Amino acid sequence: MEAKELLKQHISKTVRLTDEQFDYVFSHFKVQSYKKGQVIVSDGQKVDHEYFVVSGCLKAFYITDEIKMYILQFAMPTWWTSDYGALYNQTRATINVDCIADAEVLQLSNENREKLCSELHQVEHFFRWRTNKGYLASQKRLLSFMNNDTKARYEELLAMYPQLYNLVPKHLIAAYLGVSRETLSRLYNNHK
Amino acid sequence: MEAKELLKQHISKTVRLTDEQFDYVFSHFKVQSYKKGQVIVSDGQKVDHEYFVVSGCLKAFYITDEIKMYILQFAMPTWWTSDYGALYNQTRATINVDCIADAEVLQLSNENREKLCSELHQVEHFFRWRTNKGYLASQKRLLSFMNNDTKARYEELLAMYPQLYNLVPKHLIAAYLGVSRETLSRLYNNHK
DNA sequence: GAGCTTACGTGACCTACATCACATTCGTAT
DNA sequence: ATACGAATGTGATGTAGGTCACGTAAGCTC
Repeated sequence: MEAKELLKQHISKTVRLTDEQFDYVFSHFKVQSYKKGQVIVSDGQKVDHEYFVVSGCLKAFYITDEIKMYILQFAMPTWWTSDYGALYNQTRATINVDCIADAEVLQLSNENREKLCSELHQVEHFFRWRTNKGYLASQKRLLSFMNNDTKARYEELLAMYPQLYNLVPKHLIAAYLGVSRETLSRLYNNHK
Repeated sequence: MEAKELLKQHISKTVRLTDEQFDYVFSHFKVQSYKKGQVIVSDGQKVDHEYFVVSGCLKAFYITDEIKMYILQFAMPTWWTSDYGALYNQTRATINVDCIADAEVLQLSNENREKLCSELHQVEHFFRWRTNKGYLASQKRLLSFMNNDTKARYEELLAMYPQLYNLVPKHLIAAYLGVSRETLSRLYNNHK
């Protein structure tokens, strides 16, 4: 599906916009393509945009001590991603975003989002709901973290995104689950 | 400080409202008092309100298998709490909220929030930002969970809310950190 | 004040997972 | 096809934290 149409359908699930309104909104986005491995948001840099994924897959992740990586989010089509802390507070990025599989995205600048939100009440409403869904997803993941063991979380993840199994290297799945790649490997090769 | 004044200051940090507008907004809230131990949102019940804490302390928590409890949030003054999943999606509660220390709260119904949001653009803006802050806090906690050991998370929590140390029984702190009360006990009694 | 419940401390033991080390397989560029 | 780096499998070993068990102290309730 075309980028514009995908965004239109996505937004229309939350708010009603006329075609003219949507065209106006869409004019504030910019289509962008990334190759596998390309860096989109980089630790320590300024962050000016958020990204709506049209195709492919991105990851948002945090690096500790230059050594360990924790994945906050695999961004699949119709998901939004960025370093929202840096974006909203106009600080330097602490989160990285890069491209796992060749991707097409729609980028929206912080400035344009706030402009659209103030010009169109429905757009503000849309972003409130989108953020709310993100909040709920994050809360759910936190609970799953406290409550379930690694195996259960692994199965939960694959049940939710079966595509990940083939799309994403296993060590990245481990980094999402918050365990070492060795543990994950033993887990599904079932060495009891 | 009086409830009304506290809410006014809280909102004014994000958006400007005239006195008339604020009075109108405030007229949709209801002052409510709870005693220590009182249940506010209960697993399996309908959820119609969210709560702005004026004084005291609430906790939002999840129960597994009727046995284990995980605390999602200690709600201190100027914090909002509820089962937002159930509230926004109009489903039954899966989260509980109760009162840790005698509390005064302002309750706002889901209906009134949506009404205010659609009537006053600034109110919608306020709630978008509030939710965004919650999202960022949740993401930060998730990272801390993956990254830090129990001791570091314990110290992080107390650094952020020193009041908790005296206000809240230790086993609830443990339930927030996601460890057993025994582990927490050994931790700060420093049995190496 | 007696009795009960809730909070907390601490020892013994067990388990899930981390870490390190090394082998093997896969993917991509030449 | 060859070659090299990245991804993955797997063994050995260490450790944080869970679970169970029991004991003490501190609040409530009658």
